[in-house]
Amino acid sequence: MGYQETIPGVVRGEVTGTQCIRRSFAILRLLAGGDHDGEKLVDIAGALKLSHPTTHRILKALEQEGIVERAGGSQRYRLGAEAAWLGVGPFNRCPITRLSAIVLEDLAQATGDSIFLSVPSHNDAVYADRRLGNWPVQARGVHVGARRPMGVSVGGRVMLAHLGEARMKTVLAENADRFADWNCPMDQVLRGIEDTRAQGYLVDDSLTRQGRRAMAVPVRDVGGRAIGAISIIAPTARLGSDRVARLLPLLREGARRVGTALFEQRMAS
Amino acid sequence: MGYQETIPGVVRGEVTGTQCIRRSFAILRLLAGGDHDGEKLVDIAGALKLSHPTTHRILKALEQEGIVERAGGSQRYRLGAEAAWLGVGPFNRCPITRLSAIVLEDLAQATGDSIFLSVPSHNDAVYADRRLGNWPVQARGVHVGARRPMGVSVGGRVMLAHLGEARMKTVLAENADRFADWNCPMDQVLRGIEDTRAQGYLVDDSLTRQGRRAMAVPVRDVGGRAIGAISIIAPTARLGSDRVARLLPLLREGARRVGTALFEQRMAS
DNA sequence: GGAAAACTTCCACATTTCGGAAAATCCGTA
DNA sequence: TACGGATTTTCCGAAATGTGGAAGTTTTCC
Repeated sequence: MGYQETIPGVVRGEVTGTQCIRRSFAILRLLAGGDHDGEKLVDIAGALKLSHPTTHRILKALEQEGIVERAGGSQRYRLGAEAAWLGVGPFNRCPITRLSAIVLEDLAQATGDSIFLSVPSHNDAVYADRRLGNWPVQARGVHVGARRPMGVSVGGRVMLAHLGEARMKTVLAENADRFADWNCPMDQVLRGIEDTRAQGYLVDDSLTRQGRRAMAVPVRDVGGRAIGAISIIAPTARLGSDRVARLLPLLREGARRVGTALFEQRMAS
Repeated sequence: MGYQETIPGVVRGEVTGTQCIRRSFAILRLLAGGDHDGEKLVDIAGALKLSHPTTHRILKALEQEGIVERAGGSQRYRLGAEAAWLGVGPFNRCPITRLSAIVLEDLAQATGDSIFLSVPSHNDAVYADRRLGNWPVQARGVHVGARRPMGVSVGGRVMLAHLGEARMKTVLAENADRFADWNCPMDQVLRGIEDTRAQGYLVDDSLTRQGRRAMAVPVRDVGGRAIGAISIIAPTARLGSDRVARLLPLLREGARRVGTALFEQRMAS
């Protein structure tokens, strides 16, 4: 017996005696990544390699805490209102979203397309904020709080490229299996990372949405490490190489503003 | 050995095999209630009647998950960025805050004072949203995401009054000890609940802030049960009985709008 | 600079959690 | 509406995970 978390080549945190806390939050991150309809118990258990009774017991406890709720009548689990109330404090305190709000707004205004801020969370890229442009085709389907395995979205690849070699390798190793679910070939991810390192930004067709193309630049802290990414999503035709060239300075300036503001904020507190 | 959660007269949830999940979230709620400087380990352990090593182990695990972080350099724990990323999805989906945003804005404009939306979370009242009025004295100290044991704030008392007899008793029993920390006498709470039931609203001096008075009305769902409260906080002089009478219809109308909108939203989905 | 308070590690122990198997329930399909 | 496979839930024996006393280490506050 005894489920042992064994990730090849990865030394997981050294804390022991907290198996079920790790499992609980793995479940919560999984649910955060799913859509609003929720996830079935078998799928959760399958994805995390947990037994059904264990998954069930944890979900029931989380439901009792209000952190997890059942979509509609029953049977499908998703994050609940308590998650919102626990998170709203940190969210409002969190510098990056507060500082990026204006920048995203400006970019959405200037470009007319949808602008996203992604941040890394464990092995995922989370969409931390979003501004829809006024161009008729909008990215309404991608909600704030949604997640992708880091590397699937252009924002994720850009962050991977600036995360440090060791961390990048770890994340890629741990995400390798998950990429398949997003029909995202590993070599496309690797190519994206290399491109980003070469040019400082990345443009690629969307994997999740046919006919869309996305472009991302890193938001970097003082040490040059990525703490996020700003991306723009638009119909493929609207992201030809000419427009990309025109957008690049805009996005870069935005990312720089966020990074600098963050630094100044840090200094102040 | 073996810590047993024993609350007199209260049958806690029947889920077993999840002790440390309950403990984890008890800690998280405690941290959510604290201020931005964070809480010391001993205080957390003391408040929740946990041993130091256990508290330490759980906090370390939560820190590794990024749900908890250390304020400044070290030693004081508070909620971390991951809590924000897990919560931002549910928050944006959550109907009540979306629907109340406009209402709070209107009320803040109309009154010039600070308007709060509280919602119940376990035994706490959480400030789910806030609008500062343009009157020079503002309630900047009370942040969104902050918590009070339900009954301490006027919003909490108003919610208690409309929570159903059984639930109210439970919450009062479980909060009895905590009231002392807010120098909030139990009979003042009880009186507040009775007043609310008699008049449908509550006015009382602030317990947390000298020279402030607050007024609250319940936000009720179709069945009449409280799902939140809208409250206004102002210098005592600005909440005399004449102005209270003038404000009452405004607040009630606001609460009604939120309640109705919520109902319609439920119907639609 | 010293003492008290707080944090962290260690370890033997048993409570809490685990998961296989089976029963109950749900849901898609006809 | 009734059937059958899929999914959820309960049960329970087993042991791994998590527990807390005691002791060592670091931090904080005089």
